[in-house]
Amino acid sequence: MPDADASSLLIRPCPDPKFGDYQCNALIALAKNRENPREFAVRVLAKLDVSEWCEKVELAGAGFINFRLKTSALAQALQSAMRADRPFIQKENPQRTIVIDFSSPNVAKPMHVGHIRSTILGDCLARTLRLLGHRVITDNHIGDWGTQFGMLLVGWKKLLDRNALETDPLAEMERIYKAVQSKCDPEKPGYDAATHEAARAELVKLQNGDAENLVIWTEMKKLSQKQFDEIYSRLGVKFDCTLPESFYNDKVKQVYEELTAKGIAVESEGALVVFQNEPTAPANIKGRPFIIRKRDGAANYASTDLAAVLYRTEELAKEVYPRDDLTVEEVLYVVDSRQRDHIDHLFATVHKWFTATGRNPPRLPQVDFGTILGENNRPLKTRSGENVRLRDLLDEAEERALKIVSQKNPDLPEAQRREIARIVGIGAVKYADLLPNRTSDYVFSWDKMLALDGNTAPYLQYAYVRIRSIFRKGGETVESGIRNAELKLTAPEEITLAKHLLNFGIVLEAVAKEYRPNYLCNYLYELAGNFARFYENCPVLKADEPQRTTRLILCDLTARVLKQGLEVLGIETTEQM
RNA sequence: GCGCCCGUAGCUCAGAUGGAUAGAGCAACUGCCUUCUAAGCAGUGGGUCGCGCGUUCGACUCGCGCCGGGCGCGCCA
Repeated sequence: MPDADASSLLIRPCPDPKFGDYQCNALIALAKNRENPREFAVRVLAKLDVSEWCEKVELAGAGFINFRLKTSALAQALQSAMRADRPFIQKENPQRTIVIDFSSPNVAKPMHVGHIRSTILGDCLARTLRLLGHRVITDNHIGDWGTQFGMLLVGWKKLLDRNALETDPLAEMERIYKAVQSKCDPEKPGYDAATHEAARAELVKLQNGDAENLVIWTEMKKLSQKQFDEIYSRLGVKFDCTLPESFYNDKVKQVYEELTAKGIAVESEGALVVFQNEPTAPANIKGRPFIIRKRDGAANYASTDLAAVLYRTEELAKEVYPRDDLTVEEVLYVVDSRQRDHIDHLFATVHKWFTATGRNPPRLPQVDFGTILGENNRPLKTRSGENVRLRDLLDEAEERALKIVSQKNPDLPEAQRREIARIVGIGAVKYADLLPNRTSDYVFSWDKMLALDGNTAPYLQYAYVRIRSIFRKGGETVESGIRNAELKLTAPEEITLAKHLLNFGIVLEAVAKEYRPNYLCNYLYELAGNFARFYENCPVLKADEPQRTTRLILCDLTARVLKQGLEVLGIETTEQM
């Protein structure tokens, strides 16, 4: 069948173990309109020899081919995993260079729940892609430029309370911003034309390099960065670079010039805009303007995003990796789904622009995500209607976790309980965020994320703890001879667990392909479940050889996959809890 | 008005190129701790996958049309 698409011949895990371990259902589609799918499958099977790995291959239903692993092959796979640094994972080929744009908080504003999904998702994807062997550059595109600074400067000069700035700089900056902002909206009752004009004037001065305003601006940035660093450190999130909007101040001019010269951007109502009028343009942006320079000549986020695409594809890789031959062909935007139109505009414009100037347009996938809702199904807010601050949220997570740990394990010293509470609390918040399909909204619930049962971070961490406890009790180390031992898998719980371990790499690849960490969450939950059943039914330390060693190996591999999997999710593990 | 996303068990959610009898957790009920951490395990009940039509050997998944909800649409990011 020479015209068949070989890449469609996927073999993947069976949906239900009663059919087998792996299945291939592509033959049904391939046989279509040529011959009976079952007869075709019979002919294929006649030429297929997988007897080294599989039991007798079964043909079922309309033409499904079901494979069942031989226990000996399974044992062999586990043995080689025991000797691997990263069991069950294969590096992807070819190795790509990928920029990830995520988190992007604003200067002078406290980080709040609105930033958490981008931060956690982006970090998780960076970890996943790196583990699979790709070169990843994480970039925090901080909002440190734009209209809000006019108002902030007015507030700083007229309303600033130095003592308040000392104790809680973000709260104070937010206060003065809100105070001025409320007077700058002509639609609102408190509108004050003089303040509005003053804000505009301060903004112009800042943009023109006024020394005093630059000093204040720099101070605001410094205070904000301190806050960002504190949050990122608690979350264990790191960036390769932090190139804020202002970094592109001197780079937007080139964007205007090139897009105008190529006739891609045109003047409209005083602004510089790009239209997508081609019949093939996506419906959501067709005929709508993408404003890349405001009427007053100032840049907006479209300007800096365009400049950033150019910089990231042409300069960034050289800066981060000391070599010249890397091409960035992909920039991931981890931003919420409401920015869909913006990203589509950006992509369409970049495509025209790069093509017209002889550059290769990069892929610009949007990793979009939904909103975090409160119990009332409205976007999550505090009782008084404010945004929930990330710092408060993380504090509460740790406090709640501490209560539970202290209740469950009161004998541990306090310092250790606090450390466990940190790991469990932060892990619970992250896991709750990564578990739902990212495109849907989810309801935030402390009780659910910290629950002692169900699909939660504590459940996975607990599975890890139980394994570590076995090794502690038995005084066993992995080095003590089991690394090269023969495995003898007999109990059904052993075999189910072992087979599940094998699929770790496949799941990571699915996560990387669709930018969907929830596949990994579900895999790890099933792994922990399989382990729990094994743990109930298969005593380890009291078993006789060769079962004892076999089970120790299963324990060790499960622990390593759990730890590695959680690490990819950005979640820490602990030895006791 | 145009566009995007969503609608699966009482509740919160999974469901990887369309694939086999649609799955978890919670909530309800029933068992299991002198035995490696019971933050666990085993079991029972619970569904016209919003509605209709179509494509297909096969549809929760794809197409069209309704109904219901969220969000976005010219100078915020």
